[in-house]
Amino acid sequence: MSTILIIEDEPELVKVLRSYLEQAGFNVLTAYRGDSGLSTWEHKHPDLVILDLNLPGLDGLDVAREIRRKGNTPIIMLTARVEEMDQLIGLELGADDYIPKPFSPRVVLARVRALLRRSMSSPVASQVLRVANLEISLDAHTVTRAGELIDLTPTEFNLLATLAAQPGRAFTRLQLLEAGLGNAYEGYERTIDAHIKNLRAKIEPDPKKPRYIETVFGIGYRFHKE
Amino acid sequence: MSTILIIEDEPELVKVLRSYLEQAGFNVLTAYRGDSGLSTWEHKHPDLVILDLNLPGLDGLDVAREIRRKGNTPIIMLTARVEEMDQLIGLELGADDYIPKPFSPRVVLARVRALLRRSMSSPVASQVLRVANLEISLDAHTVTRAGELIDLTPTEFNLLATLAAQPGRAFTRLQLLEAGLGNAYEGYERTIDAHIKNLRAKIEPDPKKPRYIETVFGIGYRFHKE
DNA sequence: TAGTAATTTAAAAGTATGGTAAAACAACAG
DNA sequence: CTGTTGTTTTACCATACTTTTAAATTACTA
Repeated sequence: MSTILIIEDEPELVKVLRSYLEQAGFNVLTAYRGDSGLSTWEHKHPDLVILDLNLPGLDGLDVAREIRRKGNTPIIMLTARVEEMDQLIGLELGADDYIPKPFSPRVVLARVRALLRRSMSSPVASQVLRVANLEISLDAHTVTRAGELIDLTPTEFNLLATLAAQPGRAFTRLQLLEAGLGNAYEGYERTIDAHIKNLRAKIEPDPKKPRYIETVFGIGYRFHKE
Repeated sequence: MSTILIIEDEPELVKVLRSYLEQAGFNVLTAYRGDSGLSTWEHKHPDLVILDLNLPGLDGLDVAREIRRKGNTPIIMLTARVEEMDQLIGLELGADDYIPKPFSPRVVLARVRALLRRSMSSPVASQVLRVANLEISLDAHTVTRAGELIDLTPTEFNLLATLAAQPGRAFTRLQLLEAGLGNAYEGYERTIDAHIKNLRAKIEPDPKKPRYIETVFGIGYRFHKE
């Protein structure tokens, strides 16, 4: 059962959300301050975070940034008004979804489910990722470049799907181990390097000068954005 | 005559819809819970599903997702209010049409007709699958290649029908066990391999180099697309 | 330039698939 | 009810393919 962390300072709102989510079978954690929320997040590893923008202690933006820096827990951001939401989206701070107040708890529930579905079931819910001139079909488990089918091993496919699902975002080797191989925290981090090399050999026009899969020195790898 | 499955927990609503649809000459099935609705769908193969969002047993969203995962029956989603509908459309969960409550049964009837018209004319909903030079008749339980009748066992037929219904999509062995044999999560996954081998022997021109049923290493099998 | 970090290589270890064949099971006719 | 027939499941092995590892090389950063 999935655990959801609500970071929100209006007790009334928390109460309603908690009730809806628990009724839907979720395990709910709450925090009323940004800093305590962050600390809860670090200790409990929830599957999803519902985060208010305005918070005492530590601003919601900072909380989101921190969570993004240290992990990739899906974040739903609650914002005061629609206009504010538009601004935030422009900031690309990494929340996965935005819901403007006022909202119905059912909408929140629907978004929570959608988001969990996306992040739970392998890389992404969408059927086909189109990045650069690559077409990655998650259903068919195929990758084509300019109509040409590229043959990938399962691990290569998972890695590519993970990276390409969020172009521009840098993944650590540990994250990639977990996403691509399932077995995080065991095994040799440098294994990823070998897979990346093989992947590059297959998808890069010039593997010596990678255009799609970029190296982030000291961190890991990133799929080229745009 | 088309069969329509209504999954809705308000008996009053079901009664009205049923009466309208039957008067219009449709064959109507009903379920009052999400889980039982899904099971009915699996066993009766209706031509269209009218699905309420809020359901006991299994949420409408989950039902829709399951139906989408296993097939492509057209879905009309009933939602509580217009705003909720807008939110749902954003989620791209795969319903084909949305109708906000309250609605008049006549509107529903009109949408049902429109949707059926659309999906009937599309080749997927047809009772006969034509892929490659194979003709798979779901009604007759027969397969012919270039006019030649091919004799398949029930399991082989189910497997082929499942794979061929969605060419290009990769199925795991577990999915095939469930789809083809009905009994998922019990029995030996490699059983599928044996059936696939037998199937290939019957339908492939050169079973050593399968053209129709492709192996997806590490995943399962896929029917060749195009 | 020294010290890390990343890439490459190649070989070893590990897994998945395909084919064969036999056992278990189910349906059916006598 | 029993034997026959055909189907489904399982087991095993050989082969093919994938992943991991370690070591040598190259590249990057301060």
